[in-house]
Amino acid sequence: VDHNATPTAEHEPRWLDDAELDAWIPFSAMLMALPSALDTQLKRDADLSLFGYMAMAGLSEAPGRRLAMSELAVLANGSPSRLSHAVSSLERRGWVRRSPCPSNARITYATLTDAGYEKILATAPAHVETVRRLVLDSITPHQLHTLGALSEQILATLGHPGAALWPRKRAE
Amino acid sequence: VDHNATPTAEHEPRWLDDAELDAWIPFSAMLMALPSALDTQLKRDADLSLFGYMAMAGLSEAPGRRLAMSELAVLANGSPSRLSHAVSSLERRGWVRRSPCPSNARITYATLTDAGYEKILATAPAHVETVRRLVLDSITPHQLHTLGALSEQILATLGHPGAALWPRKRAE
DNA sequence: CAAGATTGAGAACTCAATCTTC
DNA sequence: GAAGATTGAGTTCTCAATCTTG
Repeated sequence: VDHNATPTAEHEPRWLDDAELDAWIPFSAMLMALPSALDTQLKRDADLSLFGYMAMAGLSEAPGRRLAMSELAVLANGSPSRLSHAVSSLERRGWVRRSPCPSNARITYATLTDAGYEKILATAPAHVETVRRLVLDSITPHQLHTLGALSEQILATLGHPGAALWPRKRAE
Repeated sequence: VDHNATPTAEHEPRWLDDAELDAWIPFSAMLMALPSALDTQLKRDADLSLFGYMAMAGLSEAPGRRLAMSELAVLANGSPSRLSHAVSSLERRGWVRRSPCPSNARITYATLTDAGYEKILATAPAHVETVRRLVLDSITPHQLHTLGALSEQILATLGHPGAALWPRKRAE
């Protein structure tokens, strides 16, 4: 209802207190540093962005190694536009192929090629080791569980759509 | 010592087990989604990137609102190159000014201008509210403390340099 | 030569606009 | 008209190369 608003229409915000700052500062630092550390490893060892990796990993576990672009975008935690650009790059390099859906022409499928599957198989081990080294080895299993639960709480308020995916141990 | 290595020189990696996956998947999803949510708010409301905001916020609390580029880069969690590009953009818009250090010509100072200080004052409230809404309101104070402690553990193994900063409540 | 900082090229991301199909 | 997807313009980020000073 905004009676007596200040000239700039801002109410005094609820600033963070000292305890909140003590937690938020390291948390936000980790938020900036960790994704870029994962990205760096993938770029260096596999010439792949973290987002491109997640998209390909998502396809590798989908039935027929194929998903609609819109589904894949949710799975990889990105916008349709971002995914479209990323898939174009992967397609140029022969790892993904686009094809129309026969029953619904609005839908475009992205399919992982054989070369793409080989690429993910070759890339996953070093990436998983990096995740272990940078995160899992730093904390106990119980702490990891806590971290997962907290993340789910936060994701819920972000209005997060679906769960992501991850390269599980594969049958040989 | 790598005897009997496979042709590709890869040892079978320690894949994530189910419990690890259950935690890692939401955690990594949050890792991707949260920074971009913060970025979106700042871009929309203040035409400022999260990184640019952190740099300006860092300067706003420094003595004389001035820091060496190298110090600011650490504070804002970015590379020297990234900071240099970002400061160029902030400089073009009149919020930051560069100046040489008189006593050591290798060092460049970045100083927040008066306009830049006004900009941060105007921008901080909505950003802090967003942080509250997206993160702090989702979890209890105790959980927040836990999250901060876990983040510090993880940052330590990342070889993280210094702590970041945050806009504390200001004297009027 | 190492530290501090910048630059330019190339790649990636965002946003708004667009196109097609249901 | 809305869903699914793409495009292009503009901006930002990364990486390697460079320049200057201690």
